[in-house]
Amino acid sequence: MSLSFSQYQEGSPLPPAFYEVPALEAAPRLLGHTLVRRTEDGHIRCRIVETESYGGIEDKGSHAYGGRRTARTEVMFGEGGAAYIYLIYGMYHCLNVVTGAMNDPQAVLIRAVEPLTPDDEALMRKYRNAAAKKPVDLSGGPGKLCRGLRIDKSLNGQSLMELDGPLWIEAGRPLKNETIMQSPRINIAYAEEYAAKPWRFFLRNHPYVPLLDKNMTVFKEFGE
DNA sequence: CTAATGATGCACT
DNA sequence: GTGCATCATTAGC
Repeated sequence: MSLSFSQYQEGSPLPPAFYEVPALEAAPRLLGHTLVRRTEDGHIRCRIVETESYGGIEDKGSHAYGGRRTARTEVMFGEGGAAYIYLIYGMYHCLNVVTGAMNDPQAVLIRAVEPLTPDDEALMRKYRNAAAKKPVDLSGGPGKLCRGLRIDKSLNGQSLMELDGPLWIEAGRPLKNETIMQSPRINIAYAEEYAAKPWRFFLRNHPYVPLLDKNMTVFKEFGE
């Protein structure tokens, strides 16, 4: 692997080089990094703990399958490092990280995050008008985390590499004594032979990750 | 289990 | 342009 999981200085925005790879490489590497949202009430920082790869025009699970280039999918065809945000089921938003080169539509869906501090959690609870009892109810799910971070389509196309922009990703603490698992992606039965590809990645036994899958396998283990 | 809720993409005129 | 099935989900029975 050309890029290690820990070569970035904690707290600095992930640079363009991080995003210049296929989604399948970026998806597991995003785990442990920090998603930061600037709001009028202050910054919210949270750790990325679950992702899914949607890569290339051959992936039948991807919005860009077959090269579908429309108003919605346009940002997927741009350079890596931007946010691709769309509305799903008429009421929820999903946040994706665009990766890869220009004209190669690759994206990583952010499926679950964990607030870093009680203050971060408090702001997320404020934006979710829902009484989340368990951690997974707060931000374990793509729609939930977007609501908690006040992310909607107005941020579509925004760069994720600008420190103190509305939304960015900075390097987190390197993974230690944790294991990355992989399993098939969620709710893409329509993707035929691509539905079973193990392109979902998440931290093992993490309280903010829902939907354990019996088909999950170990992707990578991190020691001391 | 299923309703909610609206943008999207595609077939067809 | 119009019609309409579909959906990378969630909350509440």
